[in-house]
Amino acid sequence: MTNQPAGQADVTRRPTLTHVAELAGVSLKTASRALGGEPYVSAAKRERVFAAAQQLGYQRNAAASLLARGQLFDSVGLITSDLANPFYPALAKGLEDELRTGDLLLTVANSGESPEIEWSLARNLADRQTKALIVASAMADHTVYRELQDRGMPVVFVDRPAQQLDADAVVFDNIGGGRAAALHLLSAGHRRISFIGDYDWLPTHRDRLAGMADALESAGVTDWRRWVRTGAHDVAAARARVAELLDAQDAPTAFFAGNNRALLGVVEELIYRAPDPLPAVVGFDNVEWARVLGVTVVADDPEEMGRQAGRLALARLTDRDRPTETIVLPTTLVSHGSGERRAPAPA
Amino acid sequence: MTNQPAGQADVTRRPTLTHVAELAGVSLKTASRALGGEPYVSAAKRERVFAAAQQLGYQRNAAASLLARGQLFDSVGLITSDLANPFYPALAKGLEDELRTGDLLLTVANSGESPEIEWSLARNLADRQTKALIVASAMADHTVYRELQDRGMPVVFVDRPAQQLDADAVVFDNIGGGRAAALHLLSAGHRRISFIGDYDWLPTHRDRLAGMADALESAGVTDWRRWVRTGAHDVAAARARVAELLDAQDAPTAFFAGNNRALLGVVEELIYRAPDPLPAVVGFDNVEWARVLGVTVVADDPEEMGRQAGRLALARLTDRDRPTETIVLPTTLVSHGSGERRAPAPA
DNA sequence: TTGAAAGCGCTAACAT
DNA sequence: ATGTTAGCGCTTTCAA
Repeated sequence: MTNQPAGQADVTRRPTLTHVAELAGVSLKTASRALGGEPYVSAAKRERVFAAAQQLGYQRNAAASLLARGQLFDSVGLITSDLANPFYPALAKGLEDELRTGDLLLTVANSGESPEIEWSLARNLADRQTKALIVASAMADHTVYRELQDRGMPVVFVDRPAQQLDADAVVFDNIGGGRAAALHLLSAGHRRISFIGDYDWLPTHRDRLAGMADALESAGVTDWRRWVRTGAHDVAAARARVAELLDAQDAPTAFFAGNNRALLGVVEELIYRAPDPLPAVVGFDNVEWARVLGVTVVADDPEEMGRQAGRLALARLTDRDRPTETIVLPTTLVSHGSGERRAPAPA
Repeated sequence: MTNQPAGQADVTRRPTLTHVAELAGVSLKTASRALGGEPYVSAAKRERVFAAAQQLGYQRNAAASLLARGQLFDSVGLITSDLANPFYPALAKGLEDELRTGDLLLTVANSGESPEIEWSLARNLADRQTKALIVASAMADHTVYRELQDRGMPVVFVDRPAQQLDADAVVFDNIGGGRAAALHLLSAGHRRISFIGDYDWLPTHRDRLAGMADALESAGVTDWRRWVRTGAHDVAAARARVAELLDAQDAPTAFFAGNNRALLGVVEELIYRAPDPLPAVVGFDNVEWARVLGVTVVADDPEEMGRQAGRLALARLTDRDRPTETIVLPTTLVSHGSGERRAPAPA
């Protein structure tokens, strides 16, 4: 037949509604009515139209349909740093559940924590007329998103709130979570408590650390900075930091891991080196293996975060002028053993 | 301003290219060229166009653009049973990586293991002219998918091959994996080996069981059926089955968990009941906590599965008539301790 | 119940 | 370098 350029679907030669109508011996509009499930088509003609469509392998051109109706695409975009981190699929699931009620689909994309990739994905999604954007952003300044908002695109920030921009957001009570973790460890007698945290610039990281610092200072522990380590965004980085701390003279007696990757790293290194006595451990994020491993965590609920984000996006789709809203979800300390290990008696 | 029906974006009143062109004092086509990044536009006019677009908050109508160019949407659909199962995000990530090379986005949807939901999602995605479909199917008969193939939609089945349909697929060597697990346990002296498997109708389940059965029979173990339990699609179901087996007279000395949920259930129940001696455990799927928990697994590579699926989809997009291809990915047994526990000496 | 005609907003082809 | 014209395939008037 015709020679198409490689990589391009043979779009132009697809059967159109006109072909279907011709084959069925009806007018264009009648075919449209039948296929669109509209009333006022005689049963006989409807059947002929369906048969013709079937025979031709007809598929409605969605672009033409949307254009004619003046509608946008029924899909919402989600940009995360890494879909392989179990936190995000849980969020995506909650979001998808919520979107289903509005008959919307979810398009996902990974930024790999790169602000440039994130922004190019955001523009890309906006250009396709995605109905709304949900972003777990890797950017430190979100003023650029203003452009998308101005074009009528609802943007909801999840996990990490927008900086220098007025926007909807859903976040966890990170300060409260950090404080709860520290109080828990303090009550088990610990004073040398290490924080193995994520990238410095992450607001989640900062808040968790701030919450912990506040609790420690209030308890009279003022030298906590000595055991703070950051940049533990993956398991290997976390392990390295734990190893370094354990090798030091005044090794911490307890670890607070600031995210699920850091927690895995802390636990792996502790199991690998098996120091005696074993330091206490509290993690952030509700990992599925917390119970089997007996790891105490400050549990959050990413699925709920996804649902709330979906709710906010849908709400703004209905009413563009509503005031922006920031939802703060609570965290809960769940004891599984590792966080209750007592500090060794002072020498 | 105008009253729009609730829930509908104000699409009709959005500025169009015509408005931008008018404001910039250029022709429609020049505005189109400038915004489309085409050459042959003077710097001065280009600037005026951009300024006008900015001022109006103009956003190109993707539907109109696609229609005019005779193109389809640049996105691929992925249907899985449950995005919260860590297996699927890993697959989605590999797939997204591969699609990025073709500048395609990924739209995800969950079927919740329901054939009806799966099919309605498949149709929905097809109606939107998604470029291709990747499906981890919950259906037992895939002849309906023929309809989508006939309409030129590439469909790639992942993890679970198509039944009664000729289609591209990427699967694991489940038989080999099942055999490897059984051989490993046999070599540690076990004869009473339990299989905690997924739903009966799942081809993955069947193959893993078949591989195990083959190895056991070859080793002269013929009563393996007594310890086979199925339906362990979630953690709770797996735990219940393990509990029942442990309570019986001739409790198994080893467990082979047929999927990552079953594995978590087996491990949770064993830790909870702490039988002595502790049965050996081998799991299927490469869970992130295998190493810390010391759990021996038959590791698969869902990311690679995603990449290969993307490759197949892109290949069929380029050449609709290529013969269908089924890629079988290998599995590897990775020892972490739990699978090497010896069977107790016979009484 | 059916159909003809007019456009949705954009881009491609062809001028100029 | 710029503009004019004619559609893309569908849905929406409106008339029959």
